[in-house]
Amino acid sequence: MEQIDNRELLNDRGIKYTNQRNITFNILRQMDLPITAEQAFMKVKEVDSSISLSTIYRILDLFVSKGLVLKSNISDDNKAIFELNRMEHKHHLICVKCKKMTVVDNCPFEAFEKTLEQKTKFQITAHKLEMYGFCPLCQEKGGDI
Amino acid sequence: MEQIDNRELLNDRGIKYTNQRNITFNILRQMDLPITAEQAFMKVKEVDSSISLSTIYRILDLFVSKGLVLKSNISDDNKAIFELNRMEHKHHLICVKCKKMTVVDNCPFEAFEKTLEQKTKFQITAHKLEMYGFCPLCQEKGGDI
DNA sequence: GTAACTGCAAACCTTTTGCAGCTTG
DNA sequence: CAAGCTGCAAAAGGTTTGCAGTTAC
Repeated sequence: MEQIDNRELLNDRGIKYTNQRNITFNILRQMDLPITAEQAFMKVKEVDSSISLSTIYRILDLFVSKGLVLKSNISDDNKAIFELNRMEHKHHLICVKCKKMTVVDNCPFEAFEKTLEQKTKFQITAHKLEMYGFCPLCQEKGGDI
Repeated sequence: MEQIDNRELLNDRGIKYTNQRNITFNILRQMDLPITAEQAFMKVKEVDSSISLSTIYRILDLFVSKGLVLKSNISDDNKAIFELNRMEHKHHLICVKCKKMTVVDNCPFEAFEKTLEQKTKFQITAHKLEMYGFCPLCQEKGGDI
C-alpha cells in the first residue's frame, strides 16, 4: 500500500506523528466502509508487523477524540466499527444475511430534522440511519436467514 | 409492579411459560424505552430475587428470536439494548451528553426507501434511525461535552 | 532529554455456555 | 415423567489498562 505522509494533517489536529498512526490513517483513508479494530489491526500489520492490537485501539480512540474518525456499531453486533470522518453525509444499507454493507449517499433528512428540533427542543448534532435487508446476491440464493 | 399473566401470549409465540419469562415480559411492556440486559436484570430481581443474569440473557434472546423483542445498540456503547416489539414504527433522539433517549414517532421514510430499493436492488426489511444532539436540559447547563 | 507512545500481559465488562438440579405441563 | 428451564461458575469475546522499554522532536 502506498504510504502517504500525513504528518501535517495529524499535527494540525493536535496528534503527535508516529509511524503507526500514519499507517493507520492511510488504511482508514483507503477504506470506503467502516472496519472493526481487528480488521484495522490486520491491515496495519501487513505494513508494520510489530503493531499490537491495544495500540490500534489507542490510535482509533485518539482519532475519534480528535474528530478524525467516526465510531459506531451495527445492530446486534458487539463490536465497534470505525471509519474516516470524511465530512460527507452518508448512510449504510446492510444485508441481514451476509452483513455486506453498501453506501447510500443520498440523505432525505434536513427538513425533517428542523421540524423535529422545533418540536423537541433538542439541538440535533448528528444522525445515524441504517437500512437492513437482503442484498441482491442473498435474494438470489434464497433460503433461510 | 402489577403482574399480568401473559401465558397465552407467550404460548401463542411458541414460548413455554415460566414465571421469570412472564415477569421479564411485564417489565419490557411497561418500559417505553429500550433497556440493557443489566437493567432488565435489576428490574426482574425486584419481583423475583432468585433470577440470574444469564437467565435474563437467555430470556431476552428467546424473545428476540420469536420476534417479541427488538435488540439493538446505541452508538459507541458496547452494550445491547432491548425493547418490546410494539410493531410501531419509531425512532430515538439521544442526548450525546446525558444519554437520555426521547421517542420520535414520526418517520419520513417510506418514499425514500422505495426509491432506494429500485436503485440498489436490495430488499429492504427494516431501518434504524437515531438522532443525536443535546437535550434541552444539557443545553441549559452548557459547558463541555 | 523528556514527554509521549508502544508491546505485552493482565484486567475488565458484557455476553455465552456446560452442567447439575429444578419446573412446567 | 420428560423436556426443557434455571443458577452457578467458568469461559469467551471485545476492549482497556499498568508498566517497563522505546520513539519523536
